[in-house]
Amino acid sequence: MPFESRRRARDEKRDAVLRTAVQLFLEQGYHRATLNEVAERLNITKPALYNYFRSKEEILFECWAIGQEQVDDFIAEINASDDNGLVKLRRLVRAYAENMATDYGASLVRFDPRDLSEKNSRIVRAAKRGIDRTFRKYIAEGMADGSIKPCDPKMTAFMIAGSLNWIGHWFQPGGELSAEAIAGEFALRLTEGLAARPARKRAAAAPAKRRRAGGGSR
Amino acid sequence: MPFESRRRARDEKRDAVLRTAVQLFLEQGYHRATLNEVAERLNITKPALYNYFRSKEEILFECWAIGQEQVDDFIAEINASDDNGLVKLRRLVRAYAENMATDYGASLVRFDPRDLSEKNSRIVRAAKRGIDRTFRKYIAEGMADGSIKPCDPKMTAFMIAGSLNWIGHWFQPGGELSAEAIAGEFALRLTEGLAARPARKRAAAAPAKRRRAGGGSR
Amino acid sequence: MPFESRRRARDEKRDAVLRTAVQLFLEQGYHRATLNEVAERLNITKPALYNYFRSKEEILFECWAIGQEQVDDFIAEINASDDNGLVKLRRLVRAYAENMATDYGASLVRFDPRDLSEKNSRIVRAAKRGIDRTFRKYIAEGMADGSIKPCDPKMTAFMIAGSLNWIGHWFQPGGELSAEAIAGEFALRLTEGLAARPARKRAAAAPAKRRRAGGGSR
Amino acid sequence: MPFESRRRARDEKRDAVLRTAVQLFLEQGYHRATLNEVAERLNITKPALYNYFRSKEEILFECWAIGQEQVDDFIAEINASDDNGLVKLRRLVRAYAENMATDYGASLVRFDPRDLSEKNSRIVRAAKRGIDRTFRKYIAEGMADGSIKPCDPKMTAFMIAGSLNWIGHWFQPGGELSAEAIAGEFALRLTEGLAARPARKRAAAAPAKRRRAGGGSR
DNA sequence: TATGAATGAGTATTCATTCAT
DNA sequence: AATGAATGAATACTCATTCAT
Repeated sequence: MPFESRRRARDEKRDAVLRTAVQLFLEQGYHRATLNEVAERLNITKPALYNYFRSKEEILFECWAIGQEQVDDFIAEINASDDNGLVKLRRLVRAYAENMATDYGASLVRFDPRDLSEKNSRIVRAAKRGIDRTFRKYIAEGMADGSIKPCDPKMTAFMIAGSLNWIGHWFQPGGELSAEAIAGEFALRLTEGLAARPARKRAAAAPAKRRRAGGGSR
Repeated sequence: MPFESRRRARDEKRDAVLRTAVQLFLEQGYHRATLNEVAERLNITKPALYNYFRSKEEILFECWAIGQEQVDDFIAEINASDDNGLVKLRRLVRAYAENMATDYGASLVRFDPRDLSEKNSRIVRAAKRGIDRTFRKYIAEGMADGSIKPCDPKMTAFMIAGSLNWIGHWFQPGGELSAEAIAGEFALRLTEGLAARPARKRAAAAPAKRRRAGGGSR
Repeated sequence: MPFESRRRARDEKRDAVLRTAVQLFLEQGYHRATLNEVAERLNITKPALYNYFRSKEEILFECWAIGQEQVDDFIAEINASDDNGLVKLRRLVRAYAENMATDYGASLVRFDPRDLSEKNSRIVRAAKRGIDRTFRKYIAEGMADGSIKPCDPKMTAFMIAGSLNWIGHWFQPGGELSAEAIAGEFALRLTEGLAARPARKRAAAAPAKRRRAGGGSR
Repeated sequence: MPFESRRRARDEKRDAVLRTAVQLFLEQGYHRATLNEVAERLNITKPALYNYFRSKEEILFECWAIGQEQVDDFIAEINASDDNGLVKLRRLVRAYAENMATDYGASLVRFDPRDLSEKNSRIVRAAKRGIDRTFRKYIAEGMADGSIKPCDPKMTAFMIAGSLNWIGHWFQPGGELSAEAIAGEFALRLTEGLAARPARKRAAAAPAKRRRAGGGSR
């Protein structure tokens, strides 16, 4: 019992350190942010941080890892569905956009992998490639299943990812645009140009509805 | 004459410093890059750099300024034209994309304004807002002149700018995609969804509109 | 009874700490060795060490003290005998050599008194002087009782002590030379040059003396 | 010209740093000595030291290297001679003893190789083995050429080296014993017990003299 | 008695910047 | 215009020690 609660307390403090650190790193940039200030904001001393992390770099990496885990989660969920390529892409865009509006999500694009150790840097770069591949895969799937019209998957993925990543730079929590609104709008607009034209003159209702679901934004 | 040539030689050296610096800053990041290494690559000594610049920060700012000047130039040129909003936007996208594929262009989005002095930081942020306004202005103009269909200028500008800025992160000079090809493709794809249906044969309203909205721009 | 057993258990643990510490200090050097590692090797935690010792320095001092006690013991024993100076010296060399082959013995010469508090440092230095005095005393006694031939006690003591102390640096428990063998050999060789010519056949004075001085001791 | 003098000034300052450092390291021990104090004694600032050395460890290594170089030098000189084993050994003892009375010489035995980087530590350990081998070699040579009577070269070398190394711990420059006196006495005493007994009853003068030169200490 | 957590003091190192030459 | 040398400010990290539980 004391062990479990100890452990929980410890994990909570660790999380608190990460939350504080990610905010500070985003605010001031990794290099300008000092562990002293992280500690000050937590009302502890600098060496206390070393109870939870081995180095500043490890903190940076953990921040990134949390954001990446969230991405991995929703990608796994989307992969598990049997939606067509266009729908998968749309779901990815929405989820990614929402993630970009969080601290940990933004850290995915605003932290510099070169600040990490070689080992961790490799992990990060591999994960980034993985995300890129997912975008391209959904686009390719969509072209294969007819939900997306022919295009260059690589460059299209870059365009979409660029728009999304940019959110991590301009989004402000208290601003006039909510994360959900942005995510919805991005999901709609970034994919509307890709939707294959519905087969003309389809009288039936249900299929039409489906079309709307798939290409409804136009 | 000797004065002029002196001055020219000086300017050339200054430019050489900037070219070396911008490359190094992009390669390693501003904080990891040392003036020592800049000097080494130029086969001069570190204090020699101070003949041309007052500080490391000034070098950073000058790199940014060169990229910004290029942007200002082509924006001025586009502004001076009497193209409609859509065409202006397309021209902006193309020019901006090409610029992103250069070192100085990439520095616009890969350098962190917080590394600058307060004064210079303000200049940079103002310029960034100016670019954003330009995107929105062209979109608004397009909506006004009928070349662009109704949309939210702010978010649309963010999407386009994000795609473009991202180029500065992934473009590699020797890669399979040339800057021109990328610029062409981006100018096409990033605006096709925005183009208002051409004025011809306006009779068939509703159905046509539907179709066009989906794939009409291409 | 429970009090006594408590106390005994405590002392045993204290000893275990010292045994572990002296090994680690010898292995890695006092400064590189951390109390954390001492604790780890004992499967306890660092603060637990403070139940037995007030500081790292006290541990160091206690290690030294154990080694010194052993030296004091055999010196007392030799002092109590009525051997002549040469024999006393030989016994001292043997005992000292054997002691040098133990962890606590080696700590006498491999630990740096300057790592101790001023108070303890003085104790250590006094003890070292005491050992030195003992060597000189035996030599002087030997010269007085005719068992040792004339020499400079001070420098002779330094030579012998140096050879002996060096054992603490090169001796390895599992090596080809056993502590006993080393001690025996050292006791023999380090004193053979000092032995006065045996009293027999004193007739042939000059030439004999000459010869003996050279190789006479063996 | 300015280049040469610059270089010389630089080397002199480097040497001054080493002289100050070796003294301080000997006085206080490597770990207790701070670069700050080294700098203070030189009336410069700590970072200025980094103009001459890359790290504290490098300073330590350089101190050792100077002492080692002196040893290498006189070993090379002795090796080059055609003296018999006993004479070589005696010359080695004398030179080594004198070296031990210098700061750099003492640093050979009072600095801990474990404070060095793995690379430098290996160099040091190799050099130490080399010295040991030299002692044993001279002893073996002496036994082969008849100047040294049979003994165990390994243990004999340890005894002699121990006496010599100990000088580095107790010698004090201003003390009553001069380095030369010590070296002379050590050369005599540490080898007298090893000299092979001259062939008995040698009438002839010259050979006898020779004997004296070789084994004269007995 | 033992522990997890926290602390404070201390140190090597880096690097932009300046200065005398 | 250029350089070698020097500086000062700043920061991550270590570890013995303490304290509340």
